[in-house]
Amino acid sequence: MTTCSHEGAPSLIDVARRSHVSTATVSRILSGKRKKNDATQLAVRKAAKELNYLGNHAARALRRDQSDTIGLIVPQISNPFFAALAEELENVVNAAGQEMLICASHMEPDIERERITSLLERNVNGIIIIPCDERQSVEACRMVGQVPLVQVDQRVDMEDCDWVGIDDRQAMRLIVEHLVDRGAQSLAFIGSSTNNSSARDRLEGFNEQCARHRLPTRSEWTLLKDYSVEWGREATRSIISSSRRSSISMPDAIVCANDLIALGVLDALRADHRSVPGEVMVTGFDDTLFGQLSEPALTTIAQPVARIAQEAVRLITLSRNASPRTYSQIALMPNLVARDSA
Amino acid sequence: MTTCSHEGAPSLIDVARRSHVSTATVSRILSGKRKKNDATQLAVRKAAKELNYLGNHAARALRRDQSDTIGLIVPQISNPFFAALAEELENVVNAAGQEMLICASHMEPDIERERITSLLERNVNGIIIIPCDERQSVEACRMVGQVPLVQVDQRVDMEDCDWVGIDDRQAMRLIVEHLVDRGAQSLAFIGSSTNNSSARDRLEGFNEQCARHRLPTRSEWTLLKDYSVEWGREATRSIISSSRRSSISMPDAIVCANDLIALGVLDALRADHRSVPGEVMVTGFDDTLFGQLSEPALTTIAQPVARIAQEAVRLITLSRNASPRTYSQIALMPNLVARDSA
DNA sequence: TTGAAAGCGATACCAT
DNA sequence: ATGGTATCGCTTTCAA
Repeated sequence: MTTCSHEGAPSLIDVARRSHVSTATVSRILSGKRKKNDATQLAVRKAAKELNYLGNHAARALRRDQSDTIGLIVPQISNPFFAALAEELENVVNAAGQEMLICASHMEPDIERERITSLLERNVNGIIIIPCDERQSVEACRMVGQVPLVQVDQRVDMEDCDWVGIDDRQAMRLIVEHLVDRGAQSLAFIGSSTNNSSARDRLEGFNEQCARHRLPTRSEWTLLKDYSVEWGREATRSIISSSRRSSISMPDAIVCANDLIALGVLDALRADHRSVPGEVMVTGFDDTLFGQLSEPALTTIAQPVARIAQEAVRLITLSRNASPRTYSQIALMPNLVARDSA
Repeated sequence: MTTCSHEGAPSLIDVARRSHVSTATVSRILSGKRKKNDATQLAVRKAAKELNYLGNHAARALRRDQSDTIGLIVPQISNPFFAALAEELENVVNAAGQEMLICASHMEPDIERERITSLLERNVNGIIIIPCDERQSVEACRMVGQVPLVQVDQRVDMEDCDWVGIDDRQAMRLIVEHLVDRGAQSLAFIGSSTNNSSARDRLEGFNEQCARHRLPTRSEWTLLKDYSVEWGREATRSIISSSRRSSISMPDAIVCANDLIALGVLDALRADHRSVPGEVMVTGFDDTLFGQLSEPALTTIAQPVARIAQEAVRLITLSRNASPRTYSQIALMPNLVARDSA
């Protein structure tokens, strides 16, 4: 079907030859920079279709110094919250006529740096990143130079950088108030070590709220490691055994820094035959699908994922066009989703 | 710090000037096609580093007609099984010195086609696809022409196409035999409508095994729609109500075509106060993280995700070098993971 | 090993 | 609106 004298995919030249116009005209028509809708227009489109012309992204990108691509770097794809965010971002990015190149940093600042380099070589229009380490990711973020960078969810401490996420302290206020309303007098906190902003903000928010409500805190009840199910289990076992040893009672509630941790907590509590929320209340964070399915279903914080994605892409676009650059830190309001676990 | 007379990112020419050699030499050194490790070598590398030279992927891709990129198309990123697979694939692809461009087809053949076009324009070295529709994805898969394409997990009916996945019928044999061993006499099946190969193979495998063990089947007990939690709930409610209406008892076990469905089944059964596995056994498929956390934990089929990813990338590489092309259909053996739900 | 120079395919400038 | 053409940055052939 394709009538193309030489090897390989058809190029603009082939389309031009076939429709008896210049490559310039073909280029203008095919990229839509042209008003009139005449016979030439149709002839060119027809020829392109007949040849099965696709276009060569590399050539286009080289000439225009622009790639129609936005890079996304997440700590891991398999974390359900990151996956949900990635999916939303992909929607928004595609809707904006761009492609999304996705990379996982595997929580390693070194890999994160490599990925950023690779994205820069690919001339991406912007990079959306969930930085993996509050301190070590700074260097990586600085590398981008003029390329728009927006941090999402977590952030490193840089004033000259866009960020969009939620107000983690506010989220903690919602959670603690909910627990206090339901009669909790003593709260434990299981989170991630504070090498990223959300881990730190959630912990600090928690502590602020405990102070505000004059709730006793206990060092055995603040446990920090990572955002995993296994850590939730392990930390819970430690709370249980410390309550056994020291004959202090269990906390009324365990506040978790994300749903995965909370799922682990639920699992460990069940293994120890503790009823939730009867004996201990448990809260999660992120409102992932699986928090809805646990037994009992998790009371948690819903992040406005779609909004976050929109804002992130908007900021990228904005800083591509605006100069001098200004930076935004957008904190969206989270929502409490009250279910059965607290 | 960078000493570069003109605007924009430093190019090979800048590095060449600074190290007093030709661009050819710089190119050869920086891309490692050179044996000797002399002074020139070092000077060039030094200059590149000083200029913060990154390289221009578009130019490289244009010249070499090759992009060091592999495209991945999944139905949705947020499905935990696809996310796990994508993560493994990303590892393997990166280890092979390539980048992965990921797209979601959102289960829409139209979007799937668009994404393939876009990947082809980007000159990807290969496309790994989980086709979204057994029939409608064929056209999309045909579009790729000379570009290596490998189907993963699900497949469309094409003889001239690579595929790697698991033996779904074998998996069903493992499940049904396990259930029969545990005393099940009547089995229900909740799956996806058979517009994709795994849906069909799992259903057919199930039916074969029922026949082999002379288990009675019932049309009310074969329910097909999609791979979602909600469908699992809905189908279970339907099984329950049909058992009420017709005074036939419940099935001894409900076999689900994936973990999400099984999670929904568990939820609906719990809402109806049916004990699992006491009254009804339930099995999943895929061995996702969340099947391990349900109450009771899911008995399910584990797919060798890492192996699948390796094979997929191997096939891409293979068909890039081999000509004439030959095609492989690689069915790996699944494993049964027995937990508490059956 | 090295350098000069010819492209890869599309775009945009500059005439017409 | 159209066509001729220089150009983007890099790789690779060809001579030296």
